[in-house]
Amino acid sequence: MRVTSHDVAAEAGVSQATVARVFSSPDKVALATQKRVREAAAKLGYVPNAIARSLKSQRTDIVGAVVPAKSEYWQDVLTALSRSLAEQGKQLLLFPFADADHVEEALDSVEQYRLDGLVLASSTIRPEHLVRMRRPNLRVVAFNQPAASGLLPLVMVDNDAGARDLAEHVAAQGIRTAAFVGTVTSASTDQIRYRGAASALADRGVACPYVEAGGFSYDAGYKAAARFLDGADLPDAVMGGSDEVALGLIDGLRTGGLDVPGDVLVTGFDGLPQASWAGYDLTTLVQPIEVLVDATLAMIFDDAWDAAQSERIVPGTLREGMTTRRGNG
Amino acid sequence: MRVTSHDVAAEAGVSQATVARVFSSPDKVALATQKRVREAAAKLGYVPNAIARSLKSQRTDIVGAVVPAKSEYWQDVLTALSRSLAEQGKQLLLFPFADADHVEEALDSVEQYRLDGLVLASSTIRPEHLVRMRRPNLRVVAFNQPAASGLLPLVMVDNDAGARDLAEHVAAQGIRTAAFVGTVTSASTDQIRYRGAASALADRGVACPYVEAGGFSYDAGYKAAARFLDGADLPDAVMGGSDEVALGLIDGLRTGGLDVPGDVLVTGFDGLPQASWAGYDLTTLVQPIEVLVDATLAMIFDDAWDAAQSERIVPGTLREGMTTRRGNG
DNA sequence: CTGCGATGTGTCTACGTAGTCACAACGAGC
DNA sequence: GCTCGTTGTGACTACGTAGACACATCGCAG
Repeated sequence: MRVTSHDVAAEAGVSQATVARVFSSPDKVALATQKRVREAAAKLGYVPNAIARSLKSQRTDIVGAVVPAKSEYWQDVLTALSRSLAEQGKQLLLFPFADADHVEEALDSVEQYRLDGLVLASSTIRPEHLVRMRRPNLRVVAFNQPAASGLLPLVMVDNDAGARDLAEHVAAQGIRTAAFVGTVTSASTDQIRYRGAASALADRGVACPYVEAGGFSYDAGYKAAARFLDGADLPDAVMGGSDEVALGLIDGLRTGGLDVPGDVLVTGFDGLPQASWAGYDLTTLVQPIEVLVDATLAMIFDDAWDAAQSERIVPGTLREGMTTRRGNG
Repeated sequence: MRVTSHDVAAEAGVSQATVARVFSSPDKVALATQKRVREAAAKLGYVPNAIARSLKSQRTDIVGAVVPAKSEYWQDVLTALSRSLAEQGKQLLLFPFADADHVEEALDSVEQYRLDGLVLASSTIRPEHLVRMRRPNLRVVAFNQPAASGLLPLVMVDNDAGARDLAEHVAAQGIRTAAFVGTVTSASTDQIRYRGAASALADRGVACPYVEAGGFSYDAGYKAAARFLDGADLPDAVMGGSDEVALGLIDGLRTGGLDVPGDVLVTGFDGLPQASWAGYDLTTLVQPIEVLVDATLAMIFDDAWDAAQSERIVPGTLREGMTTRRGNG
């Protein structure tokens, strides 16, 4: 049998409303009364019921996150999200999805819970679905999802500029040929990153064909490396569409007998912790995840919520690792 | 303005109770009535309010997880947890904590939300705190936390047997000296794993001193490798207390000019995805995370909840990687 | 010494749902 | 043709809280 504010009220000799005030707006209660109520609460082991509070106040203090079930990158984002929310006394409710077709189911769950906000994190949701996700009474923010531009409030790293930075960096190493190994073609981040890189390389006279790894994972990158192992086709640099793919590429190339960076330069994108591991020391574009996350939450909790057009694009940072260092191999 | 079951009732020409029944116990409503109600609900865009349902039914369909904010291993566990819950139409609410001192704050939040259950995932919580976490009306299960044995319901991999398996495997490679690089001494998993490994090695005449890395991370392992780089002290095998530490160890040793496995064998523990990466191919003990997670949830949702003594210990699987393969280097 | 704002507290109600109870309608058994 | 059990539905209420409102008390200015 749960202890309620009524029980505490009886114990402290005040009304239930006063108990509620002590825990939600203490400045409206005299200090002496507060003390009495808190003592009674402690004695009885009273804990306010967030469910009931949410029902009354129409706020849950919970933010949802729709994320792919398996991904290093998103796990990092989630960690940052939940930490930042915890600091504000809010919680994170997870809605993982196996594939893009199940995103809408997740959104239905979201509506049931009347969340304060929702972070939509996936680069593979189709635009027609994005539009349907603008729902009244729900603050949805797209996270690192260029396709959402103009359709939903959006926070993302500057994929285009980042890709150009990486491209210019490898170009400066004096390469003559390159290839871009993307994740999956339908991912909107993939498209922007490729265009940015290809365009910057083209400016310097370097062609950069696109190769699809077919996934966002290490395995996809590892398998994609096979394409470059027949010798003739090997470009001077391979740019991975994500760090996970790039790390797989490196291992795939090395397993195939090639030296990175001796025979071929490799770059990634995201700035995962693993990219900094000494075994890889990958050149990549580091996303300022804390900044992105804070911007996302600020958007959700901003009083002047404008579901229409807010957009925040944050620059990333080039991290120069040894995978693009020529002349050591 | 939200659409409620009352609105749907008016639209369908039935009572609110009937609408509620259609969505929670449809078998009690005539099919014709159901159809009418569902059409009305669809027309108005009605979505049941989980908050109100929770308040009435005293069930939230939400399970909480108290986990360390930063850790590869726990991220894998969370992924499995949330996926398994989603299949049952339940959700996962995250309570990350930066350090062990903040666990109790998380638990206070938990109580506010009246969760159906709580997964307590951290090997660094002190026993005296564990006891305090047995609260009425809350189903707490400790996950991979040997120290909770006898204090809380517990699900974990067989750390002792796993450590012995690993130790016997490296011993079979004909080593003469070994060292165990644990995470932090206070972690209960660390203690069991070390004792298991040391005891199995001792049976074969191999001494195995304990070294503390001082953390659960790659970085901790990387730094710990320095201890073995002055040459004289190098054992034939180094056993990491976790995969993260082991991967750091490998890179630290290699950066120091040593060959793994040529100069020194390395083992891990956990079976992280990264351990299988070709750049490492680490010998480790793979935890059957799906099995552990399913056992945990089964415990939480078991009708016959016995807060006292349920305990489930699941065997892990030895994965033989190249980091313990002698004679290739 | 009176009136008025500020402060603190109590009463009452609504948030949206689901369970209890009552009851109407209906078919089956004697 | 009456009773009885079954099925389907409606009325009512409680879950635990917080906000609206009313009102009592107090200090202070006129």
